[in-house]
Amino acid sequence: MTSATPPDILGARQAGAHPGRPYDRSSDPAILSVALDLLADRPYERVTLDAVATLTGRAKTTLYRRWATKDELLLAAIRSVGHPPEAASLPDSGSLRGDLLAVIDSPWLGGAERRLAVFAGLASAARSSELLAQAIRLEVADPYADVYRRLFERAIERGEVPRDRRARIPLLAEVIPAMSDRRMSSGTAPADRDFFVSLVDGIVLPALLGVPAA
Amino acid sequence: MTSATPPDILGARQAGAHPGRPYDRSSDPAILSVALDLLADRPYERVTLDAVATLTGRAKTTLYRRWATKDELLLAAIRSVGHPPEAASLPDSGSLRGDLLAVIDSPWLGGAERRLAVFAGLASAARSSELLAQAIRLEVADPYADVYRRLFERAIERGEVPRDRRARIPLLAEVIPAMSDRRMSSGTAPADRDFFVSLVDGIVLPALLGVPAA
DNA sequence: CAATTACGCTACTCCTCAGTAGCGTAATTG
DNA sequence: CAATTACGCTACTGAGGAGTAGCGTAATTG
Repeated sequence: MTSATPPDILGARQAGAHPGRPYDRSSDPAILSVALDLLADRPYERVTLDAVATLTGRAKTTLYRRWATKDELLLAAIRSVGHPPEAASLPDSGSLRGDLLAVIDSPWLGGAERRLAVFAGLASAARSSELLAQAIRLEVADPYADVYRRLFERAIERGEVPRDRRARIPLLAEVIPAMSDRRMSSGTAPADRDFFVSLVDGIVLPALLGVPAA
Repeated sequence: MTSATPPDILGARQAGAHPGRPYDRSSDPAILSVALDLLADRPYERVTLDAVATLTGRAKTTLYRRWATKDELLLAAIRSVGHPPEAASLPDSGSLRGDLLAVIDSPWLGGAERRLAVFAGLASAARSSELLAQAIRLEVADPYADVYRRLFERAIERGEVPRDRRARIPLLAEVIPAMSDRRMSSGTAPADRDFFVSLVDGIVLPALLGVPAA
């Protein structure tokens, strides 16, 4: 072992009661945030630790003292995303539409613009590494879609949506993320608020309230 | 100029009336097809011309005699996809549902499985090269979504769908491709026929026939 | 204070991959 | 036949990027 501090559960190193200069953990969040920004901006293969080092003002060797490989650092960045605050307490505006827009307008991860870019980048990065793909799915994509799923379920419980639409929910919970990622990646039109409003009013809500399943 | 044969409009070299051994064009389609398979299988950065050469039984130098750069070969591969046969003559099964499923079940590009993999790979590759992104959008993604769009338009013309749903069509035409790409990339569940049937019956048709826009 | 360990820095190794050079051979034209 | 040009092959150059070594310095503990 080169380092005296053992690896951490969270992917970084554990602080211990050692003599000697301690790890400067204060910059870890900034490092992981920059890693996310890079994943949002360019494909996995062109995210370099040199770039992370430069943008954070740390030395590349310092990054490698904290994370053993590029994948471990990116994995930690993915885990740092965490769950959306809406998962802890579902928005409750009084209508399903208002709730959906509350999730869309959430300030989480720096606001809609950055969040959408990060999500699209992660979806693309999932094709480059099976390891990262699992983490992205289990720790980011699935929990996020789950918020939409729970909003739909609750709308049924409240009688806002007929019960026989329940079978549509699993697929419907993916529609907003799927359309958002496509918009972000195709570079044709911006994924702005109007886009999401049209999506909610023109697709999601009609699909829930539309004719019963065949 | 190293080669005596000038570049082609289609991205390869023009056959001319030269003395000497002529280009063997018979393997061009196989080369572009393998390039597409590789783009379907791995990210752009890990598609190597060495792999194309090995898998096609050609020498890498031969590939470079035909296409000047990796991007030109991939561009030619993208252009070789062409338009879906359904764009030339829309399926007409008698119902919108049957028409949508006809597009989904199309044998185009080797059948649904390969076609979906290729589309998902191209969508991801679009993030790696702005040049390729334009070609993918203009020559593959947009024409494909246009088939769905025209089916929806025709269903309105025929009275199968109320006229006031027309505004939903542009977004709705992206739903099937978007959901398909997400399924293929997330690696969670297969994008099999059941998936598309659920998508059509549970999302697309209800979204078209659902309550009028707010 | 001494010992210890992290930091930034420079420089390095190793590997992959785009693209090229040169050669001997195969397939054409005239 | 000679001339020409594509082919496969091997070998190479050059760039980029993961990961490491070693040094001088900074920040801790005791």
